[in-house]
Amino acid sequence: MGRSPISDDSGLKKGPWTPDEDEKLVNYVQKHGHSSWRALPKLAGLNRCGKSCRLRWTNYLRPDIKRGRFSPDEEQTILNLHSVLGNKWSTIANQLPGRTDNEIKNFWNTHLKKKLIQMGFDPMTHRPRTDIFSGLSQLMSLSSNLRGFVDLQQQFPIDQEHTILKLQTEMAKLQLFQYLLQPSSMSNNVNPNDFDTLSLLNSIASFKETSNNTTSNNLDLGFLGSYLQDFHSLPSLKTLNSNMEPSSVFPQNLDDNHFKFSTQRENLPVSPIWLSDPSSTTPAHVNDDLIFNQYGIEDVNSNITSSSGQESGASASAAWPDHLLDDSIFSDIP
DNA sequence: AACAACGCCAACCGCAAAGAA
DNA sequence: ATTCTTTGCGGTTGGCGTTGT
Repeated sequence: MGRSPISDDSGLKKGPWTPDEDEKLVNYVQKHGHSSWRALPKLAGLNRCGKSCRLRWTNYLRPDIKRGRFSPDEEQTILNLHSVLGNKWSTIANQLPGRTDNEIKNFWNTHLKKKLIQMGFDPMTHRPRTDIFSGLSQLMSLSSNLRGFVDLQQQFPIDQEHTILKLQTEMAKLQLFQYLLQPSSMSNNVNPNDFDTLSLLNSIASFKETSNNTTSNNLDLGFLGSYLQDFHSLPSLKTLNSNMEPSSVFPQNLDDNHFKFSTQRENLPVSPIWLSDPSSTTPAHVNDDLIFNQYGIEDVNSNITSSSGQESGASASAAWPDHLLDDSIFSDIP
């Protein structure tokens, strides 16, 4: 690991440190301290520049360095601080005793950053990535256009309809997931994007109600599974969403293969969103406890019969029109 | 078994800030 | 006030180890 042992123009050694060099440096610093890094190498008998000695000491040889894997708590602290401070590694390191800025920086670049990206978050802003979800208004417009197109095609049904429904469904899935993850969605301030998302979902839900076509546009929940697996390994994300209002999401189990949840913010009622996973080998709702626990809304979850398949959750069921509970809507898109 | 691709992380580089002369 | 030196910081590199083909 590290660099090959080379020397610079001044003849000073560069690259990986040998155990012998480490010993010399440690012995010297323990006896004399490091008042002058520039003078230290010569005094310690090292053919290194002062900067190299300082780096080796602060990042590796210091006795208070904690080595090994980052704990979940440390990971969470890094995420929290990074969301506020950005790449201020030294400041972040000050809050993690025994960890160096270099170590935290490496951990961020090799693990946390990738995880956030994988989750659809911008690693710099800790917000859902705008490159993926940008132009939601345009998507809405597109959706509306597609909807109009579908309405038109209903009179003259063609195969394209399913394609369009699929497209709408995929869009809704992404946006719904974004909505659930979005920290701002847990505050009282309504983010314009929320309206967009909810409107789109409403659009789909109302389409279900008005459409004479028996084809369902249920949302395949299988996609959540992979995200959830990531959540398990990234418990720190809990804090990103810990402010979610318990009343924001109303989940409701229907049977072993389906569950649904609706959303409501203040006085803004939202049509139910249907979620099903009839094709997945793993019933999507198996993880519903985890889903909602991850978002810190255990209060809501406690109202749910998580695996019995029975309906539960009084606050949720009250919002559901009876005609939408018809099992026929759970047929999947061909 | 051999090779390629990828992940990891120690160490380097260059710039900026702080301190000393 | 200016210049020089030292230290701190964040970005990047490159080589080893691991995993995949």
